[in-house]
Amino acid sequence: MAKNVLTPQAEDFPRWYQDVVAKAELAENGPARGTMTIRPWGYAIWEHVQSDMDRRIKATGHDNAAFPLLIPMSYLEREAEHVEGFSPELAVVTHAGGEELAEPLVVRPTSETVIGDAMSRWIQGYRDLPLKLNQWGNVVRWELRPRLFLRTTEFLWQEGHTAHATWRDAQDETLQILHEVYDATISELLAIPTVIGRKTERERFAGAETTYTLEGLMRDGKALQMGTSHHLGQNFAKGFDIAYTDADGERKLAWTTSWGVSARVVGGLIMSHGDDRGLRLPPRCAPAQVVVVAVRDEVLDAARDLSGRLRAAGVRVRLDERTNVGFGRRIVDWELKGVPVRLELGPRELDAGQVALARRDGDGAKDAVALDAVVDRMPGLLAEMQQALYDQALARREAATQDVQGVSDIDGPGFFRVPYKVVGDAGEDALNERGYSIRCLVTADGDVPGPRGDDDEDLIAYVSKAY
RNA sequence: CGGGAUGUAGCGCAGCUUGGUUAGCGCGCCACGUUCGGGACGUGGAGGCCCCGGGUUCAAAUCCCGGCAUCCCGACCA
Repeated sequence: MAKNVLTPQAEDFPRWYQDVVAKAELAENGPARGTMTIRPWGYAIWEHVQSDMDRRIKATGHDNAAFPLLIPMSYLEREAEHVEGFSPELAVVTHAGGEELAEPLVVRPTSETVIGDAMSRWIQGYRDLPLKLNQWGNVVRWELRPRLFLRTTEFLWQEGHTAHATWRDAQDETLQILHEVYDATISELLAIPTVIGRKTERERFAGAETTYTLEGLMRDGKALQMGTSHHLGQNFAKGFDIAYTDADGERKLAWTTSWGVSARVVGGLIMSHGDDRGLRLPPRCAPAQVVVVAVRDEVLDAARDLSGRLRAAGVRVRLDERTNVGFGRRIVDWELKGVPVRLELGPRELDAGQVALARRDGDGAKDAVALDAVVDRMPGLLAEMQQALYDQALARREAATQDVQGVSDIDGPGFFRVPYKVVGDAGEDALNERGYSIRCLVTADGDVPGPRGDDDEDLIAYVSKAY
């Protein structure tokens, strides 16, 4: 039996995370504190998230655009709560071109302000609404305690910004993104089940009227916010004069939304599925879905033929021809990197007209599969594994979720569902003191609640520790 | 921003207490050979402003002073 390649999860989960990020060659620290270099294997995962989400963003009627990285400081100040919320984590450019700037420039921590400014010019009449934009980019928020993927000073993300004629339209947009874009990608591509709900007042985005969130539960029983969607009310419309003339000739303020998902979800992917052998990637987001390991030189031609046939069948496949490297080393490498299916082809298999197949979602046992059947079987197998990883994650979350009646019952890892009315503001303080927080609020039926209102009495709070 | 620690080869570290040969070890890298079915082994080799600056000394990785950087622990965030 192989010795541990990684620190076991049960021994030290954060250490396991660091180990797997390094050894699976996902990312490393950049030279400046809090920065991250994303390596090809990690970036390929993010690219799958990007392309899946981008497709859904466009399918729901949004257009991509690109806005500036540098924003005049005065823009942020136009929305009081916004600037107050972000000021502690702003990076500000005060000098450029060898001189002190007349007005400092902020490196965007998010783009509500520049985009609001553009919207105010692009929107004139009600026919210009809704205006639904999205941008893929990077933002900077000065972080004191960075962690690769999970919390870095500069991070990659997507931010959507929309403007609507009515409160209702903006609300529908906010919720549509949550379900049709974010949850769809996170559950179907990343195979991570989420709890979708409303943030409490103290967790609300600076400048938003209402903030919604998708929360995943990691293998160590801590929650990770996987994405957010905000109803901004008319807060930014006021600050940036995003107004339109309606059908009656009356001038009205628009209602705006914003929503974002970052490369943090890659961290969520690692911590949702990974085990003591390394990453376990759902096939849909795996940089390689199948690796063909040529055991010895004699079988190289056959291995090339097999990988060629898989590729022709639309499978993302890698061929490992490194016969100069020890067999065990190569196997461990691919397990670390989380490739869903490993096909080992050696003289023994070739003679029998077979290939040894190992699934990364299983116990490491290998099946002998006929060489002429393996390609046909692969799409079905990959789909099955995609579902299996989701089912495992969901079962784990359900086992780690319990209903309790009071704050005093909350102790240990996992989600605690507690009636919101018995927590209250004081209860939330007490929880925060102990490292717990209300991740989100849901209705008694588990649905996403509307904005703050009378029915808050009946909401359920999901409480846990969080990243 | 408060407390603790660390900067020596690509990575991980020893050496420093008590200055003194040519600064070592493991992993990785390169070459050759033997191996190769769950992290192989041998032989040889390459690779160092010992964080930076100053000081003490015949002599500094080692002692002193001053910087800088990073990591860990306590208040925010996708």
